[in-house]
Amino acid sequence: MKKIKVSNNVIRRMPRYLRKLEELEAQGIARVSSSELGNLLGLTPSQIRQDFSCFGEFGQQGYGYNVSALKEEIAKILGTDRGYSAVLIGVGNIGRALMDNFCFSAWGCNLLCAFDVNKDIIGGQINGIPIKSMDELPAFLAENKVDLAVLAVPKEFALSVTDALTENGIEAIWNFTNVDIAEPDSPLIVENLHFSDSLLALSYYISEKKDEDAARAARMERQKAVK
Amino acid sequence: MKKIKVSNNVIRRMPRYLRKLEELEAQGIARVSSSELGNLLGLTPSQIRQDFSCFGEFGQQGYGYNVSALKEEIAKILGTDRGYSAVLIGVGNIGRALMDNFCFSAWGCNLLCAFDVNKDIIGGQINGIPIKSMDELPAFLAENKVDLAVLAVPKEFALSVTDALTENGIEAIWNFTNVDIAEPDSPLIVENLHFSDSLLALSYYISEKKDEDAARAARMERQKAVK
DNA sequence: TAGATTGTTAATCGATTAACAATC
DNA sequence: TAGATTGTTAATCGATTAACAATC
Repeated sequence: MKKIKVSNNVIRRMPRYLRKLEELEAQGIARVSSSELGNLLGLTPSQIRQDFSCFGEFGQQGYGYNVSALKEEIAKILGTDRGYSAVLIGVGNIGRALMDNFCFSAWGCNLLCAFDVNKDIIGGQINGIPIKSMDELPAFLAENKVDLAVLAVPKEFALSVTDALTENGIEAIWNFTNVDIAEPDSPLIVENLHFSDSLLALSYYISEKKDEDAARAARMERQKAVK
Repeated sequence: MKKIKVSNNVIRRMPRYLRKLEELEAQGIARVSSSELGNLLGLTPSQIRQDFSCFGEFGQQGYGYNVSALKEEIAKILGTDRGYSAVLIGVGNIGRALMDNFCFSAWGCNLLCAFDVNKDIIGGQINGIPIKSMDELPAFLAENKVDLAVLAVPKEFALSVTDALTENGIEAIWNFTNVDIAEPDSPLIVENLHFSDSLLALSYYISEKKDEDAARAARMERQKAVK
C-alpha cells in the first residue's frame, strides 16, 4: 500500500517530462516511446521507464505512451490538480515579475493575494491580484486555506518573514531570497530559487570549458612545435 | 595533471558552501570544521571533505578550515575571479528585476549592457546599465568580449534569440525562459532557471506531505476505533 | 502473426558514508 | 604531548543502465 519513497532525482525530472509532453501535444503528436522521449531530453529509455514506474503503469507494450494521457498523469503526480493556493510576500521587482508574468494557474496554483509594507502600493492590485499590508497577513492566513507562500522580500527580512509565516500555519515556502530560511532538519518545506547559486554553477561550467579549450590549444601548439 | 571531471552534484553544492562561508565570515567566525559545516548545511562531514578534495587541500589537520581562506578558494573554483562579462536580453519584468536587484558583480560577473525591442526604453538605462536595440546586438558582441548572455525574453522568442546569440559567438546562456533552448548534445552551455519546474517540485513535496499526514491521521483514527 | 515497446529484474556504475593513518 | 581533524582509501548504498519476458 505505502508507496515507496521516490528519489529527489526522479522528482526533479518529472516537470521536465511534463513540459516536453506539453510541447509534443501542442505539435499534435499523439504517441511517444521512451526512446523518443529519451532522445528529446538526453536521457536513456531505461531511465524514463524506471522513473514512470515509480508512480504506475502509463504505457502500452508495442505502442509506447499516449502523449496527452501521460501528460495528465504526470501533472496529477505533481499535484497540479489539488487546487493549491498561495500568497506572495514582497512586491518588489521579482514579486511583480511573478504576479505579472508567471502563470500560477497553468501549474495548478491559485495566487490569492500579495503582501507588502509599501503604503504606496497597498490597496492596489497587479494583474488582478490585490496587494495588502503585511499587518493583514495573520488574519488573511487564518481565514483562508493557503498552502504555500512565495517569499520575494529583500534578504534582510527573509528570516523574520519566514517566522511570521510559519507562526501563522504556512508549511511550504517558494523562496526567491538568496538566503537559507530553514535549518537542515526543519519540517518547513522550502523550495529555493537561488539565482546566485545558479549563476555560480554557470560560471564554473564556463571556466571548465575555457580551461579545456586552453588545454587543447596548448596541446596542439606543442604538437606543432615538435614537427 | 589533468584534473578528473568533477561531478555535477559536487558543483551544485559549491555555491551553497560559498554562501554559508560568507555568512560565517560576516559573523566574525574564523574557523570551521567539516562537521560544523555539515551541521549547518545538513551534509555529512565526509561528504564535505570529499567535495573539497576534488579541488585541493584547503584544511589543516586538528584545526579545520580557515573560513576566509576557504571562501576565497571556493569563489576561485567557481570562477568569480575570471572577470566574466554578460549581456542581458529582454528588459521585461524579470530582466528589470535582475538589472535592478541582482548583484552580478558580487559573483564576479560584469553586466555590460541590456537589449530589447521596445523603443520606449531603448537608449535609456537601468541601474547604470544601458539598454540598446536588438539590432545593435551583433555589433556589440563583435566589439566586446562577452562570456555569457542572460536570456529573459518572452518564451516565443527564446529559440530565435538563442540562435542570434550563438551565431554571434555566445557560448553560454543563463536561461530564465520556461523553454529548453538547446538540444541534448549541443555545445552551448545552458543554465536553466525554470520557475515552473521549481514550483512543480514544490507542489509535489507539498502533496507528498499532505498524503503522509492524511495517512497518519487515518492510522490514528483506526487505532481509536479498535479501542 | 510479427514487430515494437513496455514494466521489471539484474548488473553496473557512481556517489555517499565510514574508517583510519597522517599530522597539525 | 594529547586531542582534534584532515585527506584519502575502502565499504556501502543508491541510482542508472542493460537485459528480457510479457504483451499490445
